[in-house]
Amino acid sequence: MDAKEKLRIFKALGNETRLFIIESLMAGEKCVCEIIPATGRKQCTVSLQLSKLMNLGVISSRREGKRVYYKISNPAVYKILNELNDFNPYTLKDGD
Amino acid sequence: MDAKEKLRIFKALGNETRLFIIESLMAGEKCVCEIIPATGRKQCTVSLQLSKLMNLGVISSRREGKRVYYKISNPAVYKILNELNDFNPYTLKDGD
DNA sequence: AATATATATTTAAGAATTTAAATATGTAAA
DNA sequence: TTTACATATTTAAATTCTTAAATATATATT
Repeated sequence: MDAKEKLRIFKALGNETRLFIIESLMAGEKCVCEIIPATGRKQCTVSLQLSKLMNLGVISSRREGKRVYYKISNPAVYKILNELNDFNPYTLKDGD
Repeated sequence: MDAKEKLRIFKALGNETRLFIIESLMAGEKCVCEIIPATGRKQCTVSLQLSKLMNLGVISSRREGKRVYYKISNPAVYKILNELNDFNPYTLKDGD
């Protein structure tokens, strides 16, 4: 992966609202109405950050009636967060 | 790892100058005079971003005479970049 | 068609960040 | 102890980012 793409990922995750959004999507696809309370931000704020995450290429969306569902579309993002979630520097496997 | 610490790591890596610095340190400890050309930025800019990376807890330093050497001190940072460097969504091992 | 609900967009104000110039500090060598 | 070299700090200007209010759009229901 080249530096440009890495930078895009780190910028996507380097804001509290966006990180909350992504963390909430780690459990799977969610509609905006579920994402909002996970962030503690206003609807317009969440919507704007969702559009930034779309532009950064880390999530995708699908409409179902009135609801819009988002999910993580970038496997690298998913992998990074999964690893940090159970990261413990004292229990690393060989090679890690 | 908690959200605060993740955010610190992503903020550290979410700037082009800082990402260039960290990438150059992936090969091992380097003095400032070696880091500067790897970034394409002025000395004062690199020095300021190095101090930010110190404050964010992802690098450490040691002086040797006139030179100051920096290295990555955060194993999670090291791990993330290592994985992204050889990340290919089509050749993932089982479980990834 | 009118209304309600869910989400998106525009906008404005404030906050935070980035860069580089100027300058300061620490170390070694002459 | 003066000078040169390596790095750090302060400062200022410009840019970027973030939030939320106001408003708009899309869909479903009545």
